[in-house]
Amino acid sequence: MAFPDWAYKAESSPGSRQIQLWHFILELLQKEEFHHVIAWQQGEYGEFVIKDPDEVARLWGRRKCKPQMNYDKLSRALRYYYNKRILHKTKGKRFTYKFNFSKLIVIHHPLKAEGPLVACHVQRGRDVTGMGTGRRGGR
DNA sequence: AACGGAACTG
DNA sequence: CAGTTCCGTT
Repeated sequence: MAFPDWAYKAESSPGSRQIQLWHFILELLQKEEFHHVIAWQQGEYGEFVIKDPDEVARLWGRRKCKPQMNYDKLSRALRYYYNKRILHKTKGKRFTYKFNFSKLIVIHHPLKAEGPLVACHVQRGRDVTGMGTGRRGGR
């Protein structure tokens, strides 16, 4: 599955902010060595399956120095993404979620979308990724 | 398993 | 602000 490069840039900025869960997920998805743990679902674009929930949680807990992490907690964090419109659940399919790429791409290319005024869509108070527009209010 | 409120953390 | 922890409910 081909994926926009910006999506994998989590670690490429060393002294930057803390790793975001959706970013971490993308990171695992990108690497072959984790394909038995989490992988893209063939067919639906952006849909992925967590084949080993405990392992994904363990890895996430490791990254965040949160040894008590488990799938129950991790999935709660994923559920918060529903409202932020980063992810949604694929109902019926176990451990299966789907990314909202259209949304993510709009946030990363606010002006490329259509015209000069479209940027307002992103800036109306809710930056779903926290990386798109960065600091506001400075002026 | 999946959901979502609520309190809490850095 | 982006989760983490806990937990009652479906």
